Amino acid sequence: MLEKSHKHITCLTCASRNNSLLGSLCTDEIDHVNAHKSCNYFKKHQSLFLEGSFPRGVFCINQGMVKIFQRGDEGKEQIIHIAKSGEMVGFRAMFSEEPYKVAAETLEESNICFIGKDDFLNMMDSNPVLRNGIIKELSKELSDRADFITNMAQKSVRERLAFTMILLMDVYDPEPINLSREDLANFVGTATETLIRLLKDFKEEGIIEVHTRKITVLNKEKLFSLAGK
Amino acid sequence: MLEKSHKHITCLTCASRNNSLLGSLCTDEIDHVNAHKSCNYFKKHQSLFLEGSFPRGVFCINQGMVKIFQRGDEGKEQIIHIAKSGEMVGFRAMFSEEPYKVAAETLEESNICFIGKDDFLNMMDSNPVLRNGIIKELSKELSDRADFITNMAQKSVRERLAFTMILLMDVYDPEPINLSREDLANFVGTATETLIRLLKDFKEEGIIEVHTRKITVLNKEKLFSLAGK
DNA sequence: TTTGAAATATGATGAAGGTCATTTTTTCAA
DNA sequence: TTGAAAAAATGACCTTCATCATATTTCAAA
Repeated sequence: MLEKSHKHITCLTCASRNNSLLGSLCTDEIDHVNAHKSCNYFKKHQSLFLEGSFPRGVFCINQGMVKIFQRGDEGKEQIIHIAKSGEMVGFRAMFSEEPYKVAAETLEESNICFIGKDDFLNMMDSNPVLRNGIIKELSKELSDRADFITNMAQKSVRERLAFTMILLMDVYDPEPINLSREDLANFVGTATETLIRLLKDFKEEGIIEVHTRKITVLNKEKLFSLAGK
Repeated sequence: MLEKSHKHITCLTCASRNNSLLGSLCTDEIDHVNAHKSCNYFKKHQSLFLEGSFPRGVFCINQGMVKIFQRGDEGKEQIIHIAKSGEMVGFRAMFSEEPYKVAAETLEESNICFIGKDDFLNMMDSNPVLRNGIIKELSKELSDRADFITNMAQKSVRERLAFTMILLMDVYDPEPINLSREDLANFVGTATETLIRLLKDFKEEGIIEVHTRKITVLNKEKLFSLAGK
């Protein structure tokens, strides 16, 4: 159980910061962020931002899990990304100066800090390491999304599920994957019923082990060969 | 017919530059680019770079059309983007310092200039307008790709074709769309046969007009309503 | 601990679209 | 201009997966 008060989390000792985009900041800069950011406790299924709203800053996940998704025409969600501790969300649309085309919502209770747009942009102007880190990150994500598109277009649901599970294993490591069947289906891009049937297959084939929601991968090798990578 | 010699194209008078990312450069900077770039004539179906190779700079399309694509497991191409005059290609992987995950190939004969990696990165360091333009561009593309993924996951081939045609109308404007059936299918993410059948339907419904390869949209409204946007 | 609601699971069915085989048309080089 | 190769088109068939209906399990609040 996380601390539910709005206690300030100090960036300087934030365990998630080192492997994050803000890992490059010097002590002065960290102090500045620390003084200007706000910290919030989010319940499970709480929204960080909605499609159509305008970005006012960036969210920095200290502890927790956030899904980034789009709602299609019939309201069905397509999950684009799942962000975990140390990741920053919400800055992409901030740069493009357009309203969000995706929404963000916690998957579990989380501690998430918020850095205002101006503060963040100023930091980027004055800190080339941060700036280049962001550019690199954006580029990497572009290439991940190209893979995502190609998978969607050319692979069967079964193959996509294998691919998605490999991805989720890393996200949840060392814990078992813990997502609702619906979210999982919305990540793979299929109907919930189809996903459930495939999970059953995987279970029967000894690839995974399931305890209610929690999915443990038993045979990573097989998953890789199924995903075709 | 384009000029086939490797004649130097001067950036200063390049008609494609104004609405490109390099539109922000001052005269000095343009002179510098102009002095350090190389210009090349590309035949139809000529490769700019391959999946797996390392980026050595950026390509700037003076005149022509380039497809950006990935090859799936069975060799089937998935087209991710079609770039036209004024666009720059090949810089995404340059920032992420990873090998290309996509390949680029001309769709028609083209004049394309090349700016080396170091020259380009130096310009980015010293020119905030260029830099921000690039960041903005990367962010926009990320959001386009999120749409692309959601479309792939949730829409029928018919709906995706409508969506793709709207996109291609802008790319080819004011000319008719001029892509092989196979490329079109590989953009929509379907089998060539399925695509051909759907084109026939669209033709019969009066949405498009076809002269061999060339497709003219007659009823843009209908396309929009089909695409569900 | 009970109870109702939400999540998960299973079955039956049909449509969308992929694959393979074959024909027709277009393109391009000799 | 013609002939061969590539591209486009059509047909037949069959697999994958979405949808709808319903049953069962899990969870959380009273």
